[in-house]
Amino acid sequence: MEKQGLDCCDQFYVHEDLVEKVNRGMLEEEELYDLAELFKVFGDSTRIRILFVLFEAEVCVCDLAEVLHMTQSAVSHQLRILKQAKLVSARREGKSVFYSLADDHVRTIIAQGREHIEE
Amino acid sequence: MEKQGLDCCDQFYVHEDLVEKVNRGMLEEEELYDLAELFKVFGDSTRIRILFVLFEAEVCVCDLAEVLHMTQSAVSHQLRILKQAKLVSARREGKSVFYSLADDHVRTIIAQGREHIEE
DNA sequence: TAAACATATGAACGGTTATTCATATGTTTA
DNA sequence: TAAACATATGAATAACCGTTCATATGTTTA
Repeated sequence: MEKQGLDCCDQFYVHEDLVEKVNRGMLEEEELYDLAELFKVFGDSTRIRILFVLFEAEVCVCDLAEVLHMTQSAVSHQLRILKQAKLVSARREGKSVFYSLADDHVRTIIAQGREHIEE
Repeated sequence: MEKQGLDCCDQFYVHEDLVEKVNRGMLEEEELYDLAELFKVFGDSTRIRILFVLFEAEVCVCDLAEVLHMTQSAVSHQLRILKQAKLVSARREGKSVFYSLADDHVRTIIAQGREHIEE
């Protein structure tokens, strides 16, 4: 059997099959990047805590700061990141700005994550 | 109406309700940390690309390196992180080590992420 | 309009992380 | 057993990120 495709580790598998399959299934560079960016947002315990508060209610910034024992500035910076990722949305009411979950993917993704680590 | 609970932004909501709800729903510090750690692993496009290859087949390290145009060392470092997070598992066969997806949470989590960004 | 309040933001600092390079470990084969 | 091959790993470097501090923006009220 002639070795084909990849020039490494003397396997007799037809590597070209793999290359083709991978190229077919692989995301575009941009979507790959966006996907990583999205998960980065979940990759910080402060932001996850914020999301857990928003699981319960629509909450204004200063209440978030109080409940989580964080400074208003730190919360605001993190909310900006969550908002850019479209995980939360904001609504102004007078002086306050109320934040809430943007959609249910947040719940699903976090639920799946919990399932994984609780094995 | 007497203001209760949190001492900020003159809302008349009963903040104690929120505090109680949050404390009830909030994860333990350790689980919160583990969850963030898990998502951090997804938060890198190199690791996502590795996972996408493993969606197609069980693959050895040097083939991963070839397919993804990365050095063997870089791939190996990332595989260690994926393995620590129990997202992939390894099987030695002679000189080669073959990696595969550890379970289906990987697929689900990435699928949910894709759904979110494709809105 | 001025003061007070709630939120947003830019800059800076310290800590984290992905890659590279050199090298070590583990396995097969001559 | 020595050489060749496949993989793993420690150290170093550069880039990135979360918090803090100071301050700006936006809104209400006196």
